Amino acid sequence: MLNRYVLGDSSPSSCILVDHLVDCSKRFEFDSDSRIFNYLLNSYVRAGRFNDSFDCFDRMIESNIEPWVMCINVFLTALVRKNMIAEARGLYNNVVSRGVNYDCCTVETMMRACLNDGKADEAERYFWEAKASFIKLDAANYSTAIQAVCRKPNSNVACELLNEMTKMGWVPSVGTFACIIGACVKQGNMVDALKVKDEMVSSGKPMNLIVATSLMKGYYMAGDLDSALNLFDKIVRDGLEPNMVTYSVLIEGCFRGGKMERASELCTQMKLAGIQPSVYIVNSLIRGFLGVHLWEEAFKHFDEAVECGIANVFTYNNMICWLCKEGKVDEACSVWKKMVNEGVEPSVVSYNNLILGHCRKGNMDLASRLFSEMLGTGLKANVLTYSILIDGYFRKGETEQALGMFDQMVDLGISPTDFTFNTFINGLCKVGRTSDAMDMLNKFVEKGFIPNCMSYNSIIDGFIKEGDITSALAVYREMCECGVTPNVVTYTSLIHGFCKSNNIDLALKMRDEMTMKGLQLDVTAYGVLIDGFCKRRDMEKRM
DNA sequence: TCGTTTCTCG
Repeated sequence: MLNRYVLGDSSPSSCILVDHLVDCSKRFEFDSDSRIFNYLLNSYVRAGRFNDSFDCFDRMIESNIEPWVMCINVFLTALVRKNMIAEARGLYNNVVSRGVNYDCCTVETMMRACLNDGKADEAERYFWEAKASFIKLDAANYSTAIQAVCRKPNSNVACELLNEMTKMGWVPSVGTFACIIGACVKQGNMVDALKVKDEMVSSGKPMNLIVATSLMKGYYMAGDLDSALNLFDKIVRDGLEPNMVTYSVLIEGCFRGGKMERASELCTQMKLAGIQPSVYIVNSLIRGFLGVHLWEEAFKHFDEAVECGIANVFTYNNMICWLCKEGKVDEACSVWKKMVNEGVEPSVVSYNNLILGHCRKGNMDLASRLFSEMLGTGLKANVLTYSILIDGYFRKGETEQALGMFDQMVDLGISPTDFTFNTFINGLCKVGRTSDAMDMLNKFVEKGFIPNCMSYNSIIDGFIKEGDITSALAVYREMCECGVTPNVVTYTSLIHGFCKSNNIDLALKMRDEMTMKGLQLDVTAYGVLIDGFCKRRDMEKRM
């Protein structure tokens, strides 16, 4: 009767109805039965009259009528189903803070809603709060909490929760195991990933494709491509069919490990299995082939990708980047044109790459024109754009332009990175303004910025070029005091400086200091020393 | 279940 009544158009608001019911019970001196109010609440929820449901709930609390756990759960579930997450959160917090009875299902509904809403932190918080309360949690709560912490990802907490589950005799689902293994892999924690996999297998769940794919990724990220490939062979032998993701992971691993033949084989194998390569796979192949100088292969895949229409901005950027680095700026421009023709919009990275290409050719006019064009399209220059231009202007000897670029960048609120800073300091040194560079560095140090060893190296080298070995040494001492660790380049510069000023003994002393710190001489360091001995006609030592 | 690309010092 209540259901029919509530569904009808003419029924009054729940506030009025509940108040009337409460009044009646008082007036006629019978105990109000909580059933009637819970049924009423349930009816409002079923009718989708959520405002009335909330009013009814509030009035019940005010009148000391306890809502049933089941009714609250139905209410909460209905809100979540209607995607009214904010309202669901309101109800839940209300229930918890007013001390209304609820149970593990209430917690579960709320946690799931948060996860679907992308709020893993909140889901996790509800779990810990419930765990610290009187609520008796169940296996589903633990699984959901594990999913939430794996999103962070925090594999340590996930493993702890898994342990608690097993201690209570609960066996997690395959999905939960896979989730934890994925989190371990993301954090580079192969030891735990394998431990959890063993636990899964010993609890009677066979290895599946998702877990295997995650583990393959973990292996190659840990630098163990062979284990990834072995696992691949094993699961194929065991009858699992690799899918697109499996192939993507493995091809990416092969490319990063420099095994391009194997990457090609896998691609062929994949096509034979009826799976078309995705753009990610093609991009991996292109980068891989470019990396090992098989540029014909790279171009073949690039042209194919363009023809199939799967080439995206990453595909084009890979090509443009490589061509610019090789000094083939004209060809890079024609790839650019092709990209625009195909309707793919250049990104900041595309612009940065081509700007770099022009800079390296000393074509600052073209570089700056491209820079303006980029700003004109509404793209925002990033810190690297500025760094590249600063570097370009310095190399060209256009110091004022370089300084202007730096100021412009700071004015726009873009904070320089280590790289920008190094470029800037190096540029100043290159144009013979080493003291200015040193002042600039000190100014930054005062501001709390810690320069890295490259900046110091540039300054040391600058002083040496000016024939001021004393200042160079002072900078070296200063960097050591600041806690910046010198590297091979630092020592090589100093050795070069001493050799230049005909002080081969000090050069050798520097060499000793370097080896004492555990640094190995590289080919350049040897070259500098040999050159020093040559100048002294010390043929014996030179040999 | 994966999710890419750009940069420096001797």
